Amino acid sequence: MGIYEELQARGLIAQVTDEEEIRELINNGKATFYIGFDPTADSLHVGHFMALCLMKRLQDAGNKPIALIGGGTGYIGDPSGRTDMRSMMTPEQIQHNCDCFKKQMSRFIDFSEDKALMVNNADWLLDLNYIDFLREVGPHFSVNRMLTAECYKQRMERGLSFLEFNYMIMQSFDFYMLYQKYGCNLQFGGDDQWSNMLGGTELIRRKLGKNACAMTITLLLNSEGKKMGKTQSGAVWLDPNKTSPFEFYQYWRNVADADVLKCIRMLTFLPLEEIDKMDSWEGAQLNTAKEILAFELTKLVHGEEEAKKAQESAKALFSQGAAAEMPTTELTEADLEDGKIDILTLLVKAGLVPSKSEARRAVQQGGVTVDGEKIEDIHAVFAGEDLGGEGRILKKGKKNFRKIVMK
RNA sequence: GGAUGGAUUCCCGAGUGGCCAAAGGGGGCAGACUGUAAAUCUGUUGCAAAUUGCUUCGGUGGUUCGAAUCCACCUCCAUCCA
Repeated sequence: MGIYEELQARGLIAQVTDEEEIRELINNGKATFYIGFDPTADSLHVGHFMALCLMKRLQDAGNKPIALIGGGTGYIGDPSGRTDMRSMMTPEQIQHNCDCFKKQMSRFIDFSEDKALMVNNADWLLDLNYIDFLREVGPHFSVNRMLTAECYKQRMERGLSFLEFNYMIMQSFDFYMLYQKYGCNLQFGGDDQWSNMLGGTELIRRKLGKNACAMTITLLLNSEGKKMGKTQSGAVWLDPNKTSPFEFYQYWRNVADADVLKCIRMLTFLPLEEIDKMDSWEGAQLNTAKEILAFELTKLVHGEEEAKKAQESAKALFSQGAAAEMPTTELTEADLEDGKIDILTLLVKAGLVPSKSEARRAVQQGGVTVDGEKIEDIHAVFAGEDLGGEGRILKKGKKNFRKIVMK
């Protein structure tokens, strides 16, 4: 089975320009492909993770990846799949984000000995001369065609600025440049990138008379059709300082039944035969599948040791209500008043609730326990010395734990 | 540049002088049920020193005993016309 067939079996392939040609390229390690990453935040998230996995899979199959960081396109902002305009980022922000991306990517992709490249499109986009550029690529884009592109449809109703309208042209130009500079003959991207990517293959064909291919990766949607990797408080990040390994593990541990197998197939590196066996699992057995999913992904992103810690903590926490490794809040004398602290303040300090009002509600509704004992009085007070030693387990709801210790 | 319609709490969306911390829905949180799932039911959802006080309806001023609501100016958005 070639890599193309494997990707297909994992459900990763959404759309391709030319199936035969792409199969031929990547199965034989003849592809030099690129995936673009826009530096919209200071950490990669789960969506990027899929792309990184794909790069790794293809690299293992002998193909050469180019990670393109959108230091230049970041100045414009991709309108695809957005209903509103992105806020403009300052050059400093963009640079900072690019640096963070670089660091994280090196963990997944082997950049040694020229096995992979990392380039920044700021290198060629920022110095473009408007008139020259227009004359060079402008004639090859039909506004009529662009307007019918799926990625602009939504925005046609809400309003689309000229700035964002140009994003597609910039991305097409990237592909064109990479083709010339590095012989890049294949572009990958999320399925929402399809029209932008076609712009690139088209430009290469028109300018150079050469054939380049494009392929999109299925977007990871949950059974409700929403993008996965998002929580109410934002994205699930790969940076352990933004999303701790434990939280990361828990995110996957908690996916819906309907989504487990899809996630395992698309995101993990487990052999397909093994995954096929899980296909017949149902009911409570799926819980095991969720554990596997959570463990495998945490291992990929944070390493085996962190994954084990997260798994053990989770198990201990949910069966016994305590664990060695768990999110901990350290209190100092300064957090106490007269050597004591009340339950509402404690909940806020532990970061389990954003305000005292919410802490009050949680207690009144019977959602707060300390060492397994339900707290019913909103005026409950704890003395500093009681919090010493092993610390105490503060719990809000079923899944929010925090260990409280005195420094 | 002109005409018209808009901007309300996390989101959608009611409210057109006091009874408004603001209907309803979505989402979130908590409880029950469960498998750390889904579905369902219940409660809750601005902040705090909490039968009270404070801050909020795009911004700034004004009218009024009292303004999300009326007036003026400004900002932004949409649609049509140039």
